[in-house]
Amino acid sequence: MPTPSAPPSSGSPKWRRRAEARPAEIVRAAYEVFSEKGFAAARLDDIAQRAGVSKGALYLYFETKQDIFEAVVKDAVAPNIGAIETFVLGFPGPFEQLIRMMIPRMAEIANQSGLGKVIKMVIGESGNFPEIARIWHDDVIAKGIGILTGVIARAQERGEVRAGDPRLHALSIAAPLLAAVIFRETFVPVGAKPFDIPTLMQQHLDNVLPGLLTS
Amino acid sequence: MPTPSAPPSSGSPKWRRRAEARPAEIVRAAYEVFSEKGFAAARLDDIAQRAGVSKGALYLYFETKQDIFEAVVKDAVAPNIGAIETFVLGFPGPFEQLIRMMIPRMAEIANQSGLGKVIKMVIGESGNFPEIARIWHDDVIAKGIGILTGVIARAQERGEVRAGDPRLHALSIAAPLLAAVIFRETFVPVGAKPFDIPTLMQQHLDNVLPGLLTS
Amino acid sequence: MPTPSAPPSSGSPKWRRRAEARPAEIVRAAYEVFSEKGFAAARLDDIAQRAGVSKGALYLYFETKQDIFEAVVKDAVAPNIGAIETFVLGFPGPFEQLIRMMIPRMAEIANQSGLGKVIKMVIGESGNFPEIARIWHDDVIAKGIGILTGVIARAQERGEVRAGDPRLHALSIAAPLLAAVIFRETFVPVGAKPFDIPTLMQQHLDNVLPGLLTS
Amino acid sequence: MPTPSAPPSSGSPKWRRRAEARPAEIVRAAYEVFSEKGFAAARLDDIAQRAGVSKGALYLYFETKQDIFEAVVKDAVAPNIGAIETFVLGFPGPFEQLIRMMIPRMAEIANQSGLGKVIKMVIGESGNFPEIARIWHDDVIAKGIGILTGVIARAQERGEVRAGDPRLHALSIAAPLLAAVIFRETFVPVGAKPFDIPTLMQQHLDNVLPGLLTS
DNA sequence: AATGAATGAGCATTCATTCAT
DNA sequence: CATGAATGAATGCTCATTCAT
Repeated sequence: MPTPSAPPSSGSPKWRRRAEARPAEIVRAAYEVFSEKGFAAARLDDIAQRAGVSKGALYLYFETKQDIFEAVVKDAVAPNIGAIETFVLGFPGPFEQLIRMMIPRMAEIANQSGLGKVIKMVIGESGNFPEIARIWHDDVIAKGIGILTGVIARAQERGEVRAGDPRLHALSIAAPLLAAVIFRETFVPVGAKPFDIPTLMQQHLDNVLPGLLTS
Repeated sequence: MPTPSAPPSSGSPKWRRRAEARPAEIVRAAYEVFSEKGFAAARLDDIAQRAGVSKGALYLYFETKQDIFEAVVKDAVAPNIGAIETFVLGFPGPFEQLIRMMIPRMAEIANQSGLGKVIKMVIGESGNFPEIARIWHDDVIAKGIGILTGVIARAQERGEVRAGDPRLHALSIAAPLLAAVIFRETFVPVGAKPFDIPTLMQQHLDNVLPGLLTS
Repeated sequence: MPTPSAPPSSGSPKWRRRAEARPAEIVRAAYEVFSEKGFAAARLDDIAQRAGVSKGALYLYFETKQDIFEAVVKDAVAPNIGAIETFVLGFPGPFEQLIRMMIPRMAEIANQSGLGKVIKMVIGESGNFPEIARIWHDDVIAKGIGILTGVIARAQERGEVRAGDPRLHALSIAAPLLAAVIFRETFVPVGAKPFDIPTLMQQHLDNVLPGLLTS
Repeated sequence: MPTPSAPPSSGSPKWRRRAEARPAEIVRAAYEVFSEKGFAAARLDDIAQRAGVSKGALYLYFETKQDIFEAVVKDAVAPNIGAIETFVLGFPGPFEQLIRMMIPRMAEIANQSGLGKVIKMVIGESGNFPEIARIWHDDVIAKGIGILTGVIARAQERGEVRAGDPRLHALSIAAPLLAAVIFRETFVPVGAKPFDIPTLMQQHLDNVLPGLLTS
């Protein structure tokens, strides 16, 4: 689901062939191929063909195969983490209410099939592209866990949540979501029975919250 | 931590140098290289060198690169799932006691760094090797979840655990373990703060059991 | 130093911007790039950029890369050989006087840095472009040697120069000039101490003429 | 005429296929192709084919195309410069006698067709491979000129040779040899009438020595 | 006339696989 | 069994040339 950063977009919208659409199409095609094959096994020929351009055209917009890969992975970073953060920070109600609104929202985001495939790529290629793993960690994973951790820590201060490392609490709450997404990308395509993510998270919250809340 | 399947073990046990150790060494070396680079980016040269044999020697024991990869991944399958199963089936006590003994045991297994790296490989290469993903699902993931699900279902029948899809309950319990392992393999090497898995699971069980248990 | 052959000069001399200057600029730019990189390693992109035109514009004036190369090399052919020839033919004085005026003139021409670079190109690409080597031989090298040879032969007839193959005598006289030019283009840029060509030729004439002249 | 430096030559001379002959064959084939086409236009396919090996085999002995090129050019450096130097240093007789023995020897070396072709390559590629030009300058050109310059300077000290920059005198003596070699490699293949180098140098010495010698 | 996006053939380089020794 | 030299198909990348605008 990567939305490519803007190309060197010029002004006149009918004169140049379609230059400013190309990078987006390439990144989309590359996203498909990379998420199917991984970085090394992906062939530039395939990406070009799927993007409907020649192999040489790729090099009008990207310097190397790795650049294309990075564009794919980075374009999937941004999307809605910021939205969640502002939502959380402005939320006035009690912890339970916040969590019960926040988790479905995160589930929704994770459900956009794009993110799951990109995460799979990041995991699989983290050995070869540590820089990408770092970016994903810093901008997505750590940030997401951090938001949740902050929410929990503040709730603990207010006495709403029991003691315990808030970062571990955060994973305790969110892990089924991550696990289900990876499961969907990895094993469902080979016949595994999928998890219904909203139901899963609903039931999970009903499990954890009694233990977490002080009441 | 793959333990290689038996070599073409011949009869006379003192005649050839140490032939029946070779496949094990190769698989171990291959495990290291594959888990660092992934399948496509791994070079047979590296595997041979790390195994201390010539490149040609690999073909005395395996037909193709893919065969080596499959040996690595399959050898990591077997280890202790069976042990857990028999342990679980013979366990006489109540659900909470079983879970509090079982989860640390699973955590231990997962902690053997081998499994985590293999899971990472399975995830990353699932697109290129669906058969491997299927094997891992059937023999490890589904089996593990299945054991847990069975335990939960039986506890529900005995009235020890509240209603709800037992498979979802299973993931609710086990997911932090999976998430932490993947996190360790993917993000800790690029600087992320690791999760202490035993503590994590301890705290998680304290969170989740109050909601799950009926009493 | 190439002066481009006439462009497709149209009639109306104020209507198009400056079209008839373009080929000259292109050839000049191409001359620079070719003499730095050689034919194969020269990139049309570079030539276009240095000429201040688009890559496509090159094809308005030349059919192929090879055409541009040939234009560069041929444009450097013409320059002053003819002038020398007429000067020589009309010269009334004795051989020594003629040579002592003629050699500095040739040195001057050779000193125009252009010729040296082109000769280097001709030498380097003679295997790939025999036609160009032939043209340069016929129009420059052989002609130059031929003029000198004629001068010597006539001087021999008049008894001013000792016996011996006049063509070998010609090379005996002129070779240091050629060697110094090639040396300058090839080795001076990598740190070699240059030869001062006028001094060299002065000293060289003082060496050879005593042996050549009869008196 | 490049003689490749010794390969990683092992001891047992019948066991390994023919490993220690290969680099020499490759360098010889590469020498032919490079001297015909220049560096950029030479195709590794051609070199491999002419060497009777596969393209991949080239990379068993050389890292890159450039490495092969450098091997070709460097292998042609060594040959007999050293021999001349020791000959010169130990020569007891007068300058004229030394020169009349030394020049034919240099002509002979230059006549080994190898050197001429390599010089052509060095000239043509000096822009792209300054390092190679530098090596050739330092190890061949400058050394050769240097030996001659030394000889002349010493003769001047002994009063055998007239005043004048000995380095210019050196070029005055040797240039026709260089010019003739380049001429042979560049223009003779396209139909130019060759110079007979021994005769040329004989006649040239007869021209130049009267002016150089004092008596 | 002029542009520059697009093409596609061409080439250096890599690497799984084979096989003579 | 074991080696490692040799192969050749595969692929990333380049660049002369074309052509819609």
